[in-house]
Order: sequence, then structure tokens, then C-alpha cells
Amino acid sequence: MSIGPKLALLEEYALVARAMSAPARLMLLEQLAQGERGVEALADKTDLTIANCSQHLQQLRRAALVTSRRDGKAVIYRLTDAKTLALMDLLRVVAERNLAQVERLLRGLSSGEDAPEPVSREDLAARIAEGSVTVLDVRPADEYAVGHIPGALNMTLTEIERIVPTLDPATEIVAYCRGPYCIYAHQAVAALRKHGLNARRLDGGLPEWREDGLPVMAGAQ
Amino acid sequence: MSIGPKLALLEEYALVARAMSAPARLMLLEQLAQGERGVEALADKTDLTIANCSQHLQQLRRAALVTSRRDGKAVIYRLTDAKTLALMDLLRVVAERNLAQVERLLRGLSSGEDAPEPVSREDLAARIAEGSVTVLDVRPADEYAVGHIPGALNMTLTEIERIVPTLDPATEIVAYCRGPYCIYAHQAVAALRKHGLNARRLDGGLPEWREDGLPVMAGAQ
DNA sequence: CTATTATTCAAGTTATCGCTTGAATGATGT
DNA sequence: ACATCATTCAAGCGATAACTTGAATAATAG
Repeated sequence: MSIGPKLALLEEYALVARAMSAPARLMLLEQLAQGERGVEALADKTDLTIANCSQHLQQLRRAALVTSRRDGKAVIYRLTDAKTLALMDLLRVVAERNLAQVERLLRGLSSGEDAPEPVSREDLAARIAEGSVTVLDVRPADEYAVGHIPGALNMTLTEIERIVPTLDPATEIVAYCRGPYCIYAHQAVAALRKHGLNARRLDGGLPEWREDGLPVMAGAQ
Repeated sequence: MSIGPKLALLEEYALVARAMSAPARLMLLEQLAQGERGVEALADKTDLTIANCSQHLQQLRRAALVTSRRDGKAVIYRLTDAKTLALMDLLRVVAERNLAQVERLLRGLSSGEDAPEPVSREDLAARIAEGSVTVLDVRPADEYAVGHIPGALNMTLTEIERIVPTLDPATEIVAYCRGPYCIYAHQAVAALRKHGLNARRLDGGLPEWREDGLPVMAGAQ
């Protein structure tokens, strides 16, 4: 029954790929890219049952994509290191490369219109420094509370629709959310542009911003 | 029954990961990293039946990891572009990062001994130019025939054992094979060192060498 | 020590994947 | 048109994964 060493190696590589082959686990990874969290918080955010969430997390841990530590009664999970983030990013790049279906989905989100090029993180940092841009954080309030780009306004999609009239059409707006997997910023930009505002999306989300060593306004941990 | 656009996107990313989650498909990708091939050649190399191989290839194509073209009666597959190679490489890096099991497997191949650091491709190119190294291509003869590093000797593992006495212990030997997924070079280095020769492994294989723009001795296509 | 809360384990059901077999399609040569 | 060869499709079977439910384990509070 001993399989060759070659197959055993490939089996290990396949294990990592399989760990990323379920949408539920990609959601968990996206959440963990925001920062470390306990099982219940993750289950809550991803609409999984506690038990199911725990099982997915253990699968991610088996693939060494995440690690865990105990904190009192709670077990806190987090991404093992930046390589996990890099793998998530490359997976997304490859998936979006040629898949016409994904393209159509993204187009659908942008109201079938021309989606402008995203703003690079470097550019945004420079423009924040000169105050020539309004930054919009389109994540849930609790995630904003943990950390956000300095000076960013926090509001949900529905709130955005309400405050549109108060925004200055002359100032460019840059929206961001959790990261490349997250579609909130896409939707926000689509909504703002529909109202004639000059809005663009940030390339990447807060995890990538932090990874680049750019400043983060930290809240309660 | 319409699932949200968010889930649909994640489903697409998961599709790419799932395509890489079977050892058989990783073997196919490794083969295709050597160069484009027809279905029968791939089935032959990977010990799959034709039909099964065809199905795996279609799954890789659905994930846009490979593309195909017709050439007469044959359908020729190849990697879509360098990003597929990058994803394979990062998957390997992450898998080997923390998995003690993989480490043990690799140690097992190196006779439990100290495996020396691999030689970088840049270094090898320089040392070939000055002629201070013997290069060993440990792949099957037909793959060597299609293309190899200039000046490299081609021999199988069993042949290596035979010619060991004829090799000069003073000259360093660098072995390479298909790439990071391939263990031929690991085994060759272990065998040579066991005989007291100064052998090391090349970092990466021929696909990575070619990707770096380094010279390749091309044979029949 | 007992109760409580957070997480994990275990068993069972349903859906999906991987492999095999045999037939169908597509392109080429006679 | 016919035969031939490479590849793909379609159906069936066994193995594996995902999700649910209910019980077990770990750490803390009273």
C-alpha cells in the first residue's frame, strides 16, 4: 500500500489547493486577512454554523494556511503569514485572467458600464497626504473599528445612497473594502458613478494596504 | 435559486483551486510545464487512461490553467501563460513552508542527510560560461531531446550509478530535472553524494530556467 | 466542585468527484 | 464515401467531502 514518494509529495501540494477549493473557506480566509478572530465571530460573519466553521478552519490549519492559539476559552485563528495572502491573491489573478464568466460577473456589478482602473495604494497614500481625495471604507462598522485607512469615512452601501447629495462632485472618491475577494467596493463605485460622482476603487483592500507598510488607524483590538 | 454575485465569484476562485487539488492534474501541469503536448503523450507519461486524462485536461482548461489547439487529428495542450507556472510554484512554496510531513519526505529522499542548498539559476549560468561545472539532466531521454540546458549530460538514475567512477570528484556537479515538483534531481544528488561526489541541485527545473530567459539547447519540436 | 461557555469530535445523509467502460464526434487519408 | 485514428462524451459505480445534529472536551466563573 506504500505509494511512491513522488505521489506523496503531490498529495501534499494537492492538500493545500483543496483547502482553497471551497467558497466557504475562501470567505474564512478573507475574514482572517482582516485580522485574527475566534471561531464564533467567523461563523457569524460567514453564515456558517459553529461546528461547520470549526471543521473548515481545521482543514485550513491542516494545509498550514492558518494557525491558531488559545486565549482563555476561545481559540483564535489567523493567517500563518504573508505567503497565504500572496497565494490568495495569485489565485484571484489567475481566476480572473481568462474566465469570461468572472469578467461578466464583475461587469454586472459595475452596471455593465465602463469600470475605471483601480487606484494604486501608492497613489492613494500620496493623494491622502495632499488631501485631494475622499476615502470611503465600505466594510461593516465593527471591522472599521478594528482598523482603517486614516481619514476614511465608514458607511454601508445603503447609507451611501442616502448621503450621495451631500458629496462634492468635484472631489474624487476612492472606495475600498476587505480586499480583492470582496465586492463591496465594486458595488459602492457603481452606485456613486450612477449618480454622476467621480468614484474609483482602491487596488486591493485593507490587508494589502497594511502589507505594504502603509499607515493604519488602529482601534480596539 | 440565484446565488448572490459574491458567492458566484468565490465559486470561480474555488474552481481554480479545485483544478489543482488532484495529484493527477498536478502531474499533468508539470508535464505541460516542459512544453506543449498531445493527450496521448500526456496519458502515457502520467499513467492515466486516455479518457481519464482527457477529462482532467478539460477540468484544467475550465479553470483557464491550460489552453488547447488542434493540430490535425491531435489536440495539443499547453499552459495558458507564465501565471500558471507562478501559481504552481507558490502552491509548492506554501505547501513546503510549514508541513513537517513534506519536510520529512524530502529528508527521506536525501538519505536523511544534510541536503545542500540548491544552486540558483543565475549562478549556474555564470559557472557554465566559465566551464567550472558539470551539468546533469535527470529527465527521460525524449524530454531531453526536446530541449535542455546547453552542455548538460542526460542520464537516468540507474545510468548515474554506473558512471559514477568516471566522474571527477574535484568538479562540482549540478543536477536538474522537470522542476520543483519533480524528485529526480533530489534522488540524483543523494546518489552522487553517497559516492563522495560534490553534487548539488539546481533551484527549479527547465521550465523555470527557460522562464528566466536563459539559453536552451533546442532539439526536435 | 459545578455550571457555563467556546470549541471540537463523531455519526449520518446528501452531493460531488474520480475512474472505468463503451459509444460518439472530428479530422485525415485512400 | 469509407476506414482510421485521436479525442471527447455519457453513464455507472465507489470513494470522498460538505453540512447537520447531538454529544464530548477545555477553560473559566461562581
